[in-house]
Amino acid sequence: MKVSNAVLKDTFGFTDGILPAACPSRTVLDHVTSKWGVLIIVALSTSEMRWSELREVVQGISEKMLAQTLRTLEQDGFVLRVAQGTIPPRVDYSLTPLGIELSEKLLPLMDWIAVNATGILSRD
Amino acid sequence: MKVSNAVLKDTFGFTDGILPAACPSRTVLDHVTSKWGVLIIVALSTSEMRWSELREVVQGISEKMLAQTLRTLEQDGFVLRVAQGTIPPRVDYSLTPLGIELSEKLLPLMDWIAVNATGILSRD
DNA sequence: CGGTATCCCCCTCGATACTG
DNA sequence: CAGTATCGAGGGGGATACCG
Repeated sequence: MKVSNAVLKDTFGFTDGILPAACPSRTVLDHVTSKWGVLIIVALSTSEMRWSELREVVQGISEKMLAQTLRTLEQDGFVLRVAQGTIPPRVDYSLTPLGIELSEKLLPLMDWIAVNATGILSRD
Repeated sequence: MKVSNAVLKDTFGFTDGILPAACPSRTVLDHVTSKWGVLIIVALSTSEMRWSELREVVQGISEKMLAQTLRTLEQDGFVLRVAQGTIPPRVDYSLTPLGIELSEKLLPLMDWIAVNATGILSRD
């Protein structure tokens, strides 16, 4: 974990606090760790998906939040939206190369949580 | 990324949706990706810290949220709180072994965000 | 099918004041 | 120093209705 700490200290400027209060990293972190951001990225990491598929796979998400989160992830360059000009409409969402990079950081975390979650919450 | 996907599908039951709506993983994910959770974990990953140090290092956090987030992380078993019985009071916070495991999943993500954040937000 | 638009509740979060 | 208590604003986010 040498590189990690090096980058952490150098880039975050740890002596000035972990992530200066108003810095781009905080904003990106907020986007990624928004209520639905991680789940959508992970969902798309398995395969490209249509709007209706995302709604099913990301259980519990409302149409509003699906749209809102997808827009943010799209603007950040993590997600690619491709509307086929067909009728009825069909729109495919997929991860960009940047999104794939991000998902590679997220998947180990999700794995670990999935494995440990029950044990974690079963304490008092 | 074989293991990752395997565990992802097996544990998350991807065919039933990514993380069933009401499952322990969702709760842990919410705790970890709460507004301040990641920042506190990362801060403590460098060294044990006192309350006042955390307030300085995690810039912008209020006392209320610091207390609240620390309690949650403590209950989840990520953070250890040790109150020295001294006067004036002194309380040390550190990561538990479980918290260290978690931080090892979080640090690569933070690194990546720190490196890429500016580029990400600089697009339209 | 793949979204917007609107309403509005609730819950997070910050600010302030107080305490052992 | 290390918190707790309380209040109140804001916006995240759900429900519903509507649209191309």
